Amino acid sequence: MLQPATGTLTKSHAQTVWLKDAFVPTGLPLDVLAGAGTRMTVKRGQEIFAEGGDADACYRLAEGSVRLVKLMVDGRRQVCAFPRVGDFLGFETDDEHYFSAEAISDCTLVRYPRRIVETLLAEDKSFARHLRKITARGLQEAYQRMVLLCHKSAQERVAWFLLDLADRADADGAIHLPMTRTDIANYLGMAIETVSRTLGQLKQSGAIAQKSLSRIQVIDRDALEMARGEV
Amino acid sequence: MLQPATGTLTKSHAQTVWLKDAFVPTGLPLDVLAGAGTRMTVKRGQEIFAEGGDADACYRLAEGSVRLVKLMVDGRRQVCAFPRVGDFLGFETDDEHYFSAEAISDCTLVRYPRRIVETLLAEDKSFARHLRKITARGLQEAYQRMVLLCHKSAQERVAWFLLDLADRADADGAIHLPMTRTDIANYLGMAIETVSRTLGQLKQSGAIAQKSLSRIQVIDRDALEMARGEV
DNA sequence: CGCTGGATTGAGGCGGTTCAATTCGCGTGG
DNA sequence: CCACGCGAATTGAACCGCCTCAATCCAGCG
Repeated sequence: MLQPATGTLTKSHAQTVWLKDAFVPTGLPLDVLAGAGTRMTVKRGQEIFAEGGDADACYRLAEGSVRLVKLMVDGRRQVCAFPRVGDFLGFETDDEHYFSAEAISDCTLVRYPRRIVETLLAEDKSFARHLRKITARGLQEAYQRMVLLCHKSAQERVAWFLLDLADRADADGAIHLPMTRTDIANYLGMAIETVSRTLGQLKQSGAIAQKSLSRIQVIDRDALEMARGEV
Repeated sequence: MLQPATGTLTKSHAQTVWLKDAFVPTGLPLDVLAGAGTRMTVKRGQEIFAEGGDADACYRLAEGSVRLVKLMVDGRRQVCAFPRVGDFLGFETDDEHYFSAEAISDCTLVRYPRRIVETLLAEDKSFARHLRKITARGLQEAYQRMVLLCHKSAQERVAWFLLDLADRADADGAIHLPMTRTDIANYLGMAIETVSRTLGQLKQSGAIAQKSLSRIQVIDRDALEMARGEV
């Protein structure tokens, strides 16, 4: 039943079934998507879709890590989100994407043509409602992040970031940070040096330990939640 | 049929026609809403709906000013948006509102029971698409504001705020600020004193003039756009 | 006229930025 | 296998913008 092969753009019923089993428990509204998607792989650093580009498809992240980026006219970039495995990308959109998605590690996605999604939206009421919920949640997270960016200190931001990633931790409980410090800094609205210093403080206080540059072990979760402050 | 608790609530065909004439040019998807809404008035300072409350209805702002607020567990508040006349409130939501809406001046709204909107969503494809666009725009604005809160100085924030409100200006071209400085400061993620000082700087530089506490005249729009910096 | 809440103005301190210098991590090639 | 090199991360020091605290001003109103 499981077909986790890595391959270039292929379309097969078996693979969409795999997707269904992996992410879509039978009976959920997303069932209707099974069979509609095309599996694709993207290399680290490559663009999945571009801001301003035609939103002719949306994607589901099956494996790997991605950043959503908004460009500014002066050339600077704003990292808006790090979607997690299972998330939809580029659905909550108008006729064109208003942010771009870039792979920060090799990753696999399932691509759904917009036309098909639109059809399903019209046909399947519960599917439509489910996607509306997803979008609402996106907006909710955005509002939450506004609070963070408006009122939180460096410690609170970094602690919040780590705890947000904690549930993506791998087997031995270590948090994996696939993104660079630059990305983190940009995402949290602070300088890269401050991110580094703050991680150092958390390390020194015994809340976390660093197994490698991109792997962080939570030692004292309570302390980390304390550092995060109230949400 | 429906008799809500707060405010004067009347339902009349004439008024919905007025609504239709005022905001919904014939032929647009929102036409289907005509006749479905109930007109209501809310006094300044009153709550329209509460965060965490049952999202049994959504609203359309017909007249007056409103702020959207998110509460934090430590009691602090985050002003997330100042919707403009014609905007939908509380639609981009799950089963319960994840922010509250408060009137900052006496205002009139049209209330649409969620049940009716859901029905229309299922029946009318173009209406559904229109509401999806509205939601997408909300998310887009939220992302834009993240950029602002992450990378912008006090001057840039205030200038951005004024220019954002400039198209709501009244007849003689003056911008009306119905919200308090405290609200503005909270919304822009800065201290109230800094808002005041920054307005003073813009006034001294000749970009704006103050006709009264809540009325600001744009003198040099180019200078103001310069102060806003790149978006 | 005095009261009250919001807005303004001033002085001082702190957190985070900026700039600069190392150090670290890791792939590459000798 | 180790030396090398480059980009990323860390560390240090000085600076600056915004916040905080406190005093004062102002408008609206009984």
